[in-house]
Amino acid sequence: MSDILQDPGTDGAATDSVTSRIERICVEKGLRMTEPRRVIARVLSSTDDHPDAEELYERVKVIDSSISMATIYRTMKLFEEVSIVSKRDFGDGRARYEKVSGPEDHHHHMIDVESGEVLEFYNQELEDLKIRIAKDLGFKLVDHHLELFGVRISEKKH
Amino acid sequence: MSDILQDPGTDGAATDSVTSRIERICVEKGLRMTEPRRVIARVLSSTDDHPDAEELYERVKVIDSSISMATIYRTMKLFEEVSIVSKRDFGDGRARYEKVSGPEDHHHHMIDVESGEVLEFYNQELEDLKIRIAKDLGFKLVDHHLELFGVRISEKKH
DNA sequence: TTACATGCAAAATATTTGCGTAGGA
DNA sequence: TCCTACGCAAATATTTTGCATGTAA
Repeated sequence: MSDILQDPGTDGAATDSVTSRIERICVEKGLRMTEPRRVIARVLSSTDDHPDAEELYERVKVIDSSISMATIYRTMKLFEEVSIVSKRDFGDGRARYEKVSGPEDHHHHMIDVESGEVLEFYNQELEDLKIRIAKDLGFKLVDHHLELFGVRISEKKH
Repeated sequence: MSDILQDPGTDGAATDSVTSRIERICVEKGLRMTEPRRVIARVLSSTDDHPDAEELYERVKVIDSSISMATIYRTMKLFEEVSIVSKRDFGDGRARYEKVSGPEDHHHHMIDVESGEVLEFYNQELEDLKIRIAKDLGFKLVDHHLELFGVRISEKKH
């Protein structure tokens, strides 16, 4: 159920002295950099999974226990508006947040219904097809959600 | 925001004397047919949109005002388990329910982000592609959610 | 200085559940 | 009759918000 990855190559949010990538994006976007935002930005920077508000709150509290849940929600809303994160729904009752690295990072999710494990995938054919479908219906696509739910094929069928 | 359609040809849930299609399915599946279930089944039968629990509750209350919200939720859960309805998420905070007519009725949603209007579509290429993607990832597809969010292309661009 | 972000706690929403009763098979 | 579904209200779970205070620019 947990799939945290570190990406020390492009980021480095583990150290306090370094400005995290998302912190830099906040500055670029002209957001006021408060201490809670800085901490949340760092937590997101060093994250490659899909935490819900509660999980983010836990991770953030380790660094600064004075940060409140309300700030998590308010910051996620703000970060979503400026495309720093995107909100996801994996069918359980809560929102998940995922950092957006850029258009090149676009992907979808394959969810293992037995273990809850989430795989990410990208498929160019699918991207093209979605744009085409929307266009045929008379729409310009602004967003889309695609989640596949499946069970692992045990081994090769012999 | 409302897109109720009637299908008197295949159903006929408007009259009290007739058993609705979903009522018949309930019986086939061996469900105990209580009065609330009968009413909810009829409401669903005469519906072709995607009501949330509140909307269903309103429609059901018109027929029998003694039916409670708890029963709406309990019945939706039951109906989902036996594939009479499927639960959908259109990005606002609540679940929507949609009757399932059968595999031949499978479709997805194109949501107009400006008006909230929901169009349904089906695309065979997309179906094939999803199965193929899941297979490539080592999964057998058991379910999937696809929602496209877009804005209407005003007129032809000239 | 001053506008805006924060913490706190209460509110709003959506959904679920315990319990005693009613009703279908 | 007997088991299950029901209504009611209270409980949960998630997210939002009003208000007084704190803080970045």
